[in-house]
Amino acid sequence: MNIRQELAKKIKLDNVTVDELVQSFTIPPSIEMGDFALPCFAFAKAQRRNPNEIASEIASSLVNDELIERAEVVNGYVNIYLNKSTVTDKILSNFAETKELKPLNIGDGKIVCIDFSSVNVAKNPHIGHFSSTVIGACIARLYEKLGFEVKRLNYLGDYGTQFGKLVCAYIKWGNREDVQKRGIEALQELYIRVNAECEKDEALLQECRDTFKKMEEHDPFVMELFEWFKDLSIAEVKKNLFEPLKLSFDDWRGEQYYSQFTDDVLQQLTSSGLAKESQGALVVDLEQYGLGVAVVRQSNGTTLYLTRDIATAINRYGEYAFDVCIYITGVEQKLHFAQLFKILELMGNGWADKLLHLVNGRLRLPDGKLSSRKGNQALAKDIIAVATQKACDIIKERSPDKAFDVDKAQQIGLGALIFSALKSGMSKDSVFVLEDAINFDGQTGPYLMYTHARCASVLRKAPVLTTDISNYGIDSDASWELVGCLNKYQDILLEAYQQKEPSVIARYLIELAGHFNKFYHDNRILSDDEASTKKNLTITRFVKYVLNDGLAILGISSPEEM
RNA sequence: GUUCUCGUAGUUCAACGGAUAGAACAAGAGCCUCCUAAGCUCUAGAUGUGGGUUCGAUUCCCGCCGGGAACACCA
Repeated sequence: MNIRQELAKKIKLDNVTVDELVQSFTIPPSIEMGDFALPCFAFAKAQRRNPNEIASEIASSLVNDELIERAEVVNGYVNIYLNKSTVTDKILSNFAETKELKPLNIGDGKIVCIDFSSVNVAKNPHIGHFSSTVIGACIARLYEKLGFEVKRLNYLGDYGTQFGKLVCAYIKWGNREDVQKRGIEALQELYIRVNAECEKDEALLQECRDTFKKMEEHDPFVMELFEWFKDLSIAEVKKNLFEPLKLSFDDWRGEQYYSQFTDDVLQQLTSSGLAKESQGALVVDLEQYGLGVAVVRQSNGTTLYLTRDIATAINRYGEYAFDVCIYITGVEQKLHFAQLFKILELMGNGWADKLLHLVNGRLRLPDGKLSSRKGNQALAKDIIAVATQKACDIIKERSPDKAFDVDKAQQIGLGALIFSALKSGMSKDSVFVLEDAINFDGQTGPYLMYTHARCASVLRKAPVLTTDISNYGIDSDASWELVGCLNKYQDILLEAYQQKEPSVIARYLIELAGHFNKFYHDNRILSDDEASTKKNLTITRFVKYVLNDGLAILGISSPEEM
């Protein structure tokens, strides 16, 4: 039941639509001031009347209603007090009838490609990769929840001068046994070293560029080495990141794959006159759009990230015929994607407006930046291990006699890390504080998991009662806020979708769990009073359902026991 | 230099232009013979700075100070 909608329909005001009213409602700062409030200042201005006058008019039209207990006028606001008993009844019946909240189907099977995570060869994923992967995975699940058909694309970073550097470094300093033994770690060391030396040594840099050129020309020796590095990198990222997260992708094709189409792109850009020669390179001038100049072919003839992205987008559209294609990357790529989208549009691709770029803010460590090139990093696998260890310690301390379950410990540790990555706005820069990320108290993943387990525990102990739900007879204040919070779930999913913002869900679940824990503390759920027990169990069941559903979207498991 | 972003308790984060700026962690004080104390109460603590628009500004506009990012051959 959408209470705002219902309230708005009851209010008649000249030149104000129901939608505008729905938007206008606010929640009063304190529950004593009512459940909803309607500020009348804007209406007053339009009608050139006193806000209090309008508010009084509205308030007096709202009496004697099954939803509304009373309405008061305070300083230009109409404060609306709902009829707790009937409203609670309506909300719970609504839940009970559908057994669960009917998922909104706004996607209607539309195809959404989501390009996220984008593994890089020879880069051991750090906490920043973890974070952006978790965010992308969450957005993907949210779209699925809302009825979209989602394609998860991992656009492999497996092409470009940097890999010329890697191969060069291996030939110079690496050895087969070491790479076989230490895998991505050994590769990353080579990568860091070669980057450092290239900064001082122009000749080496040129050698690396030439090695990349050999890759573009499919030189067998170079390619065999590189394919090896690539397989090894993917295997390790899968094992260390995607398997713990239970995440899989529909498409792993990366830059190397799509590079076969760049000639066509360059051809099109040139023949259409979009791209012009400049200082030996081929560029698209986007100055008139405030997007600078975009290089699409370097003066040595090799292609760039942008060139490949153009080819990739065109091929993806051809293959998936997506209705929306979302790219999730760091903010530093803002200009890049603005250029990409504009070029695709200028090339005459009508579907360019289906592309959407979402950004992750930068993640900093308390004492500096994350950088895989400089080796200053908090590795995802290490942090997962630390979080898991902490969960192990706590479980052993809390229940020393029970059989120890390592998998559960990892789920709890991951729950903490995932929640910490999702709880604040994704586009804002943030600081990664390890102690906070692996904290299990307060606004954390384990708090939500614990609350879910607590619901489960109560329900296990519940007696079998008739499922007569015709009348709950609820009038207690204790459950009021909790039920109101439950009722918001669908709106929250919709808001998260509209804002493309996982933290909306994360914060909502904290609010819900908080209300439930208070409810649990203040009320005896299982009591001698059958009617009250029935009501409390109904509420508990729905809290458990919403927690489970919401946590699943975030990518966090919902344990029955903790 | 140009453009874009951000600045809120000791810390990490909230707040469609709305009422008394919310939480959590950390600090201090309480609550387990009672459905899981990974919980629940209570105390203390914040809008960088100067203007402007507005009935009303953390939010919008301008200046300043201070972070971060991008700005043609990296991805």
